[in-house]
Amino acid sequence: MHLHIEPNNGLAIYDQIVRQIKFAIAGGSLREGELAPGVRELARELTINPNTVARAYQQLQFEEILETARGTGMVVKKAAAVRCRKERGELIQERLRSALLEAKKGGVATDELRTLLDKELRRLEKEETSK
Amino acid sequence: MHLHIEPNNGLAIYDQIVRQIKFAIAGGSLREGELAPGVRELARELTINPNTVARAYQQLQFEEILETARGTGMVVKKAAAVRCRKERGELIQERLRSALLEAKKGGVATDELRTLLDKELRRLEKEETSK
Amino acid sequence: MHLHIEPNNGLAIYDQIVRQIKFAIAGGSLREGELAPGVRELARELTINPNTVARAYQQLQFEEILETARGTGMVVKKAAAVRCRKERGELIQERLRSALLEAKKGGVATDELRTLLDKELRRLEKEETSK
Amino acid sequence: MHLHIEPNNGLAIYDQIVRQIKFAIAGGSLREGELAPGVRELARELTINPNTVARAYQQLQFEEILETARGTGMVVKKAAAVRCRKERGELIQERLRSALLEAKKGGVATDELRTLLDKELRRLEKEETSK
DNA sequence: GTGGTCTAGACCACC
DNA sequence: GTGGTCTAGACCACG
Repeated sequence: MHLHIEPNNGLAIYDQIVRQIKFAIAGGSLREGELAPGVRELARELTINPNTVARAYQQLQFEEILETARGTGMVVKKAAAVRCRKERGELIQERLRSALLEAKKGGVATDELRTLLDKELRRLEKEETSK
Repeated sequence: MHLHIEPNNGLAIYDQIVRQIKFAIAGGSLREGELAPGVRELARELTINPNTVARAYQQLQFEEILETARGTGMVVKKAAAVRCRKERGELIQERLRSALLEAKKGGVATDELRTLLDKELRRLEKEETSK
Repeated sequence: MHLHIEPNNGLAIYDQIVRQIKFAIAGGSLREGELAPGVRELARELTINPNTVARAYQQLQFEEILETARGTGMVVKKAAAVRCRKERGELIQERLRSALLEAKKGGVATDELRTLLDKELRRLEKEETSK
Repeated sequence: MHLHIEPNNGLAIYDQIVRQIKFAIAGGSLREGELAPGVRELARELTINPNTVARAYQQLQFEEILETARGTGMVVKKAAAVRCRKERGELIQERLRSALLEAKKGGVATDELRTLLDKELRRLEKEETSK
């Protein structure tokens, strides 16, 4: 499991964590019953404040994705994977849709957008294979 | 010229205005030398506070896109269109890139993404033609 | 670091803050990497509204003099001191020049002006030493 | 009589007019009993709005420097010259003093200030003789 | 009518 | 605690 925070990408830091934890569960790199990364550990890794991580976990707990295991940390709840997989599609689609809508309203033609997207996708693919 | 604000899309309201004014200038629906919509008028139209619009205009003034004409309103500066066209590409690309990156890191395969994007683009096209 | 606001000296309050923060950085009483006075703290000290201070800081951020440190405050950016020293000269000169020009056009002879200025400078010196 | 407006020198336009009319009366280029320049005429000359000139004249009327002469315009009142001469010194001194104070508080040494002022005064003298 | 400035007070994200 | 954003409502200079 590897999280990556981008400051100023529009999403609040705690929200980026929430989303990425969900994605990790959806993708199977974090399984039901497993321990989520410790608050302090994750905070150090991402060089952010532990309170921010705690706030993200609190949100995940509220959404019944994680639950506290006394003295151990936060554990992925049963049936979380199904919900996360469903949500993943929605969250990603929603964000892409919002960006595309702005571009469209901003006067970029659909064909231009297609070209632009293709370029970005290729770049992402390259970065991936080169790693 | 028609602006549209989405609360909670991650961007601050004043920033959405800044971007959309730039897009309008880039797209030619707001031309150099023309008056931008009045502060109060735009605030009424978007049902937001005039101060929020004023803040957006203030930033556009600082970026030398608009200039104040005492007692008249905000006028689009000379040479603003060129800069806005350049910026439009950057702003849109940046946002799409960030969304695509998250999707990719979230475990969506490139092919899946392509399909998803295609669906969205088609939907946008339809909405456009149906209007 | 001690700021002093004069209402009705022609300059907007937020502008007086902007200038004086620049002067403080230029003069070394506020150093690169240090925290600027907090928004609420400064507002209380000057008995003005926090929003007015925030506006000044926002402009200083735009001019790359300060940068926000999340949850910490506003930090003086690297290389700010050099720029502030340069600007200090310009800002002060500009204002003096404008005042002198008016005096001259208003019919005060250069010699009279010289005497008047000398008197003022002496008075300023005295006030300083008496403190 | 020749007025000169500088936008953004800190003083409001109408205030610049008020001051310069007073200076003109103090200096004798506008005498008691004479007609002040017409509102429309002065507005055209300075390329500003007649309302702004009117506001300045209204202020001068309030201060009993000018009085309306039905159907003719605004006339310099009796005894205005004495008061204007007195005020001229105060107005100019006040403005210089404020600028010097800011410079001093901004950390400019008195000697530096002296040098700077001397340079400006010489420049003003030159401009005058070269005209 | 226009924008510019200021006040007052609120909620949010982050440390 | 910090700054960032938004609302509400006021007064001013200018056209």
